[in-house]
Amino acid sequence: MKIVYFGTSSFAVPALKAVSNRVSLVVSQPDKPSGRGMRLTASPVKAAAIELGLPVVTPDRARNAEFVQSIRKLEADFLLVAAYGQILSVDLLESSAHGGINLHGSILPKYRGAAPIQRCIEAGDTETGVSLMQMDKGMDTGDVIAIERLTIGPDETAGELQTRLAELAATWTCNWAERLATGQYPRIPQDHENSTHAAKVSKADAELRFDEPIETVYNRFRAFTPAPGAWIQTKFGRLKISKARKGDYGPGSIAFGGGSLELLEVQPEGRGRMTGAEFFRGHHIQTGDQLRP
RNA sequence: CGCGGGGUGGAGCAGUCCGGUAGCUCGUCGGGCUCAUAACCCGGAGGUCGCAGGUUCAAAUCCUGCCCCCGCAC
Repeated sequence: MKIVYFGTSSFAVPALKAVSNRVSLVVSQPDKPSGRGMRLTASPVKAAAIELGLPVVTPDRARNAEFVQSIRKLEADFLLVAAYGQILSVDLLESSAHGGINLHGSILPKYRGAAPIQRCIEAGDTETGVSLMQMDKGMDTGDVIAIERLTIGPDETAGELQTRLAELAATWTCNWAERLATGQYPRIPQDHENSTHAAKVSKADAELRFDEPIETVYNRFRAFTPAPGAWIQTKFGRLKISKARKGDYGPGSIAFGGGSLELLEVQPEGRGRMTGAEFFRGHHIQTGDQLRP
């Protein structure tokens, strides 16, 4: 069996490892400048592929005719796609025997698009899953092959959920691989009427605001932890909140509408991580003090 | 060479611009008070002020180089 694996973010790493012995080529996004100093950094999938000793290519545009031709020549059984980050053209999808099979981190047709895991937590959902889908020209609109469900914990963060979903996707894909290669599998059209879209996450989405209800704040905190990281604008500057829980009003907590968030680990601008208690102590903050600018 | 902040007793911070005996809150140790306490009172220990040079009578503070940490942006 020959698989061409398309993936970029860490969500796609476990599945790649699970089927690596059947992968003949890994396709990922080009290295991009990132981090302090803007150094070129390989994507998690590219890094994993190198570690596994698999060949990797990182085309700027996967729809490029030459690139599509090079994939066609591999005569793969199917393209396995997970969090790749580029739309695959129809030409490209048709370059293998059974087209593109996508692993998507939601129960389709809900949360199509870039950030399904974060958006479902932000919305306060209690259930999510992984969809295995036959790709078509639209964005996550293809026929569904199968869906595996998962319950979201009340205190689970996006990072924790992504890890569980990625592992679920990995073992499950491994089980499906043989069948996918035969082309004999279910194709259930999505209920397009009831689809929703999970927009890309921006830093601004992760800002917690003092006047919002605690439920909203807590969902948002969970949705954007650890990346890009929930934060709140205080009179001491931005305060990144890396660990927190819903708590009573009291020492070490910030009050929101109808409840409060107990700060367990924070990071002020230009400082290292510290406990909420340390932050309060260092700034001589006492119960009842205002943190808003 | 993307922009910027920071490294001061165990923790978090002030002091640095305008050099001159190292300060605050907490913790810790000893003692006191109390039925009792993460309470209160008294007292103590603990710091080569990131590293290396330089300027100076004198450097946490000014100058130069280096190391480490972090925020933004991407």
